[in-house]
Amino acid sequence: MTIRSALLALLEHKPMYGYQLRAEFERRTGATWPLNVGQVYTTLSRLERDGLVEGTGVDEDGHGMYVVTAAGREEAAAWFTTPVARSQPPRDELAIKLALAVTVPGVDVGTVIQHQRSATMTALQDYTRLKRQASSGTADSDLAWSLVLDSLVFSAEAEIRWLDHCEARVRRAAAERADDPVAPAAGPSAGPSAGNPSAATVEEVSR
Amino acid sequence: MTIRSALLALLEHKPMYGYQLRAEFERRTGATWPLNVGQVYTTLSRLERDGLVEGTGVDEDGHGMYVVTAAGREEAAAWFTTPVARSQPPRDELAIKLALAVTVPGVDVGTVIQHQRSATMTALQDYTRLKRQASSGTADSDLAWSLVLDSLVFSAEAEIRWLDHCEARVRRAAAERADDPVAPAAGPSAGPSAGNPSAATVEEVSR
DNA sequence: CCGCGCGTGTATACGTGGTATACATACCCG
DNA sequence: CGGGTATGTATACCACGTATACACGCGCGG
Repeated sequence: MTIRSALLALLEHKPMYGYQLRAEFERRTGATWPLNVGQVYTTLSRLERDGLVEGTGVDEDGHGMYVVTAAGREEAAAWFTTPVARSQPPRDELAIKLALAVTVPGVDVGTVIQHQRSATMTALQDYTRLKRQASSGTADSDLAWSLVLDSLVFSAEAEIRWLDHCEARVRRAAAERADDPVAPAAGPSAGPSAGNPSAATVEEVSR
Repeated sequence: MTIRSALLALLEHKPMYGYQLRAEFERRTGATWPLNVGQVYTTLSRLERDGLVEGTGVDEDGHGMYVVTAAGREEAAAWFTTPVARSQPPRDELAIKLALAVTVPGVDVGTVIQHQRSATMTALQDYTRLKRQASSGTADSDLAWSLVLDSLVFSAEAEIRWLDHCEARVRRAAAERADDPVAPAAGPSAGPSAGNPSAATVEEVSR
């Protein structure tokens, strides 16, 4: 319920109308997670249904304004103090992909890792490029957007470290299997510790 | 479309029925992202609708079996080779929360950070505890599940580093504002790296 | 023996997230 | 004056996630 809570928090600051909420959200987070306008309106009506905000007619310009209720203020405060649950983390597509890549035969894990690695590297470069032009002002929103950017950088770096780690472990697992006494050694398999460092295919890893 | 692709990849391995798919998915990823059974069936029908899998009646035990089609095999291969798009990363609830915390008045950012930090630390301890009992066998699925676990560890560590980084930057920003009549006074006074034991390698990250 | 819990297995409903799009107004500019 | 663009509201539609209904088989104790 990320969007829901975020809109609630923004409304706690001051009453707003739909379009304005979207603008404020994006101003604080950069264009990192573009928020679709439609979602704002549907979420607002759900918030009103649940008694967390209240639509107070239209203002002088004809905008449908919303104010947060007491219950809403309470829930917003709870959102800020309650840490996000790491016990059930959001699905990580990359982790799932690699987990399947090492278990499903016929997939070249090394290639998957390298493709992802270079993609993440370019993203990282984009972030650092953005950072130069983002750290100009001293406004709150600049600080927030800069922190969000840092978050992206940190997680991208972690992802690269993890990919390297995976490559090493996959290679090691392949090696263990190769000189496993009972291993059928289907073909010389070009020696996992041979020239190409990224040549660990599933044929070597699994089965 | 994570689930969709994952199921497709599993079916590429061998034909299966719904419940079995869920079991295979969880065996490879541990219980990290428990996959709801219902989702399997709805996803399977969507896959069939799109011509990527084909339901081949029931087997001798009455299970509704599914096989992947040529188009499905193609899409699965594409999924493995195409890196996950970092250009539009999934919404990060924590990053959003902090970005709003520093921009909405009346929120104690320090408290938010500390709560999250301790929550992430406990999660990290849980992971390392799990790791000991997970690295026993040598089967494919053990390697996969172990890699997934490593992914969680890496990202939790990154999160903690980021939180420390945020704390330092927020403190610095507050200090600048405090002794900032007009000109940026020289001394950062309190010193951002006061007593923090986990002093993140903030590198040349920002400012 | 029979009911009961439990694991296995399939299917559907419902709320939310996310995206596209329809629709309306205002304002600038050629 | 007519069209493009920015602002603003609203709705439709699909995908995801969870809960739940429903059915079957099997072991176990009263």
